[in-house]
Amino acid sequence: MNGEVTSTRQQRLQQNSAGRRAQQKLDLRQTILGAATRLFEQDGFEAFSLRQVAEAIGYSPTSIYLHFRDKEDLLHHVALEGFRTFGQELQAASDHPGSVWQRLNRIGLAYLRFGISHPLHYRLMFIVRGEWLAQPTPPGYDSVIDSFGVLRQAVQDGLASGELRPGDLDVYSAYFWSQVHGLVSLHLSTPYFPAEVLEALYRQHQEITMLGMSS
Amino acid sequence: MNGEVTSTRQQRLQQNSAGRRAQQKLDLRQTILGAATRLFEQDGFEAFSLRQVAEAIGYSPTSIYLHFRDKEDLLHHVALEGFRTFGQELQAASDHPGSVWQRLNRIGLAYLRFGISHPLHYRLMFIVRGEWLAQPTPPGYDSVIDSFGVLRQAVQDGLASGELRPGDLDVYSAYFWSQVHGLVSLHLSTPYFPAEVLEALYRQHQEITMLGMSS
DNA sequence: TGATTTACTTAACACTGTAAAGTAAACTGC
DNA sequence: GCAGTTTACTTTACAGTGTTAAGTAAATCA
Repeated sequence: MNGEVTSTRQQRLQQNSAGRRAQQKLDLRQTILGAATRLFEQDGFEAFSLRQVAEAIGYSPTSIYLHFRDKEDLLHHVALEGFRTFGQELQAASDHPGSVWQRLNRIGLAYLRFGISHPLHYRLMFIVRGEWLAQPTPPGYDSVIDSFGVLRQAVQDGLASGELRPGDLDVYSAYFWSQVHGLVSLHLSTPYFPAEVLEALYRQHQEITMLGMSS
Repeated sequence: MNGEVTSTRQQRLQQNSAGRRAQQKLDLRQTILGAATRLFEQDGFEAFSLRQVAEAIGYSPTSIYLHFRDKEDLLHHVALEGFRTFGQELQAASDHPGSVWQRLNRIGLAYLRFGISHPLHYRLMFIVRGEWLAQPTPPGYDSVIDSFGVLRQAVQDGLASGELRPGDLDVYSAYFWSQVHGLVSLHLSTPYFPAEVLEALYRQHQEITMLGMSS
């Protein structure tokens, strides 16, 4: 065998080996992220600890730092997984056919239900670390749907079709967001908005909104 | 001097002494609460530490436990001071003469401004420890105004006078609360609702509400 | 086969809340 | 005025926490 072929073989081996190692590294990263998500959803933000994550996967605490910058970075990625499903659910709600008001109601309802069924994620994403909303998307999460964009688009369509009284696009969008966020966060933070009444409350709010915002 | 008088004197001395000591104990309690409030307003919830409070007043960390059950209890009392001024400001806003809509707008504006000017207190009171809202009032804080009652009363007046379209008192009250809370908490938690635009946003929301809720 | 890189662990530091034990002064009854 | 008790505090200690620096053993490379 000549040098050329041998070199190619070696290079292939090297590449395979390097690829395998890179894959293993990604695997561990995913293992950490999975365990972190599980523990976070189980114990919540305040009880979340790196040492417990390490314990759960059988690695030393410091090995997490080889895959995530720090605790904050790891939690950020836990939140990003939440944003992915959140964006998908909002998009799905918006994709149904129907009038703009039907779309807006469905989007709001999907928002509400996400908050109710993922309370700890919702708190992390929108309350305790809401500043992440404005942070640039980290690599690997480019596919995450711009949730606010989904709402904004529905509002824009409503303004264009005349179903919504003429007004500022962003003010209207902010209105819808703060309306559902108000309900969800009072539900999550206080004992006065239990899940059972939240959807009924939301429908009443939407009724008032339709009366006040329709043209 | 007979036994009677002597005994009375001793009793007086004892009482004075006991009173002085009780006063000193109260003084230290107030000193702790003051330092805790200062540090909390300076560093926020997550950075708040008992040891720093103790350091600030020149006592050992464990001496705080002679006056408060634990860190949580101390923070609860920090929050209660917030509820006191919050209730007063809401009551003052409600006490102005004018139509029910004027009252409601003023109450909402007072709520908004409290959130903007006391961000850390607001977070503690309504977000990170919203469950305290439903807890029985601790001794010494009976005078704290029932803030939700102020709003509820205004709504009730509006229903009675016919200025508000007939509807459920508690649903309407929840509507107003969640509306302002939505704005304040998105302001406090995300970068998308800066203080400069919050009041303008609030006025737009109130306009829509008036259109949808007036009879 | 020897040198180097990689993926981890161990040890250590500076914090945290809190329980238990110790201490010195103030107060009490004789 | 003096012993005994209570009060108000401190010291010590424990079990956690996030994070940095140094050490190690295996895999890779020339």
